Amino acid sequence: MKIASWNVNSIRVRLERALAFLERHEPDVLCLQELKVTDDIFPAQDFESAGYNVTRHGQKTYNGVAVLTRKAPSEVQIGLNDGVDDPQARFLSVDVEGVRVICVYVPNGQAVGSDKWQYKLAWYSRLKRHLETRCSPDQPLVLCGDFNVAIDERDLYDPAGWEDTVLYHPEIRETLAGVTRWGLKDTFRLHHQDGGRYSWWDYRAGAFHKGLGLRIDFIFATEPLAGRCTDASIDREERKGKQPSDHAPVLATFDF
DNA sequence: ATGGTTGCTTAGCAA
Repeated sequence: MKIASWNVNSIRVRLERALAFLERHEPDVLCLQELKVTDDIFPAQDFESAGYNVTRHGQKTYNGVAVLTRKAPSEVQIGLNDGVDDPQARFLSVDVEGVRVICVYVPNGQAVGSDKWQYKLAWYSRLKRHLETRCSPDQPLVLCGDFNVAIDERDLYDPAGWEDTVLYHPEIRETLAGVTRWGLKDTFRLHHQDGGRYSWWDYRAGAFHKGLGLRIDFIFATEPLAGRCTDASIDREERKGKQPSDHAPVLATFDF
């Protein structure tokens, strides 16, 4: 089973790229983030014609997540449904081919100490609670998406320079570590130990061209799946050419 | 260089 995850930064602008990506990689699952469309505008027909089932959770202008699956999904959960009144579309969970696939677009946080930063911390806390109360580290499960955190110094070009920002502040790194300690492995690190392998580059100042990026998009897997992960990669080719997203897709393959 | 770019929506925000 091949699983991919991609923050497309507007599905309308990236539709042709997304369809070409499906043709090139033929993933069994593709998790998408930052759709920036309501569900009625989401181009479901195009993906269905390409052979995928569409589960989406969108909203106007901001956020939005979707999971495309070759096989029909079950146990669809749209939103965290934890009693918190939250209009932001950032969470989707489906079961497909015996695997629980959770697609997330974690809040960016804007600035350390801001209201959005508090929301980011609280959102991570809600995600952790979801795993603890509704999932098991012993079940086959992947948690994919844009986590808006770099894990360690290998995941960004200037760790000292990023230390006090929302993407690398010690508190948010510990917060993500608290989630993964539940029982999740970073599939990319199972196969690559080197630094300088990034999934996001700022649109500004030619960051991609200069190699100035961060790795903030991950496919985490529970032990039953991590033990069967045969490959993981970042498709940085997708950051090149006309009208790229600022994120590259990440992929993981499992032997079953 | 307190800069720079992109997308949504239409001047300002979010990333």
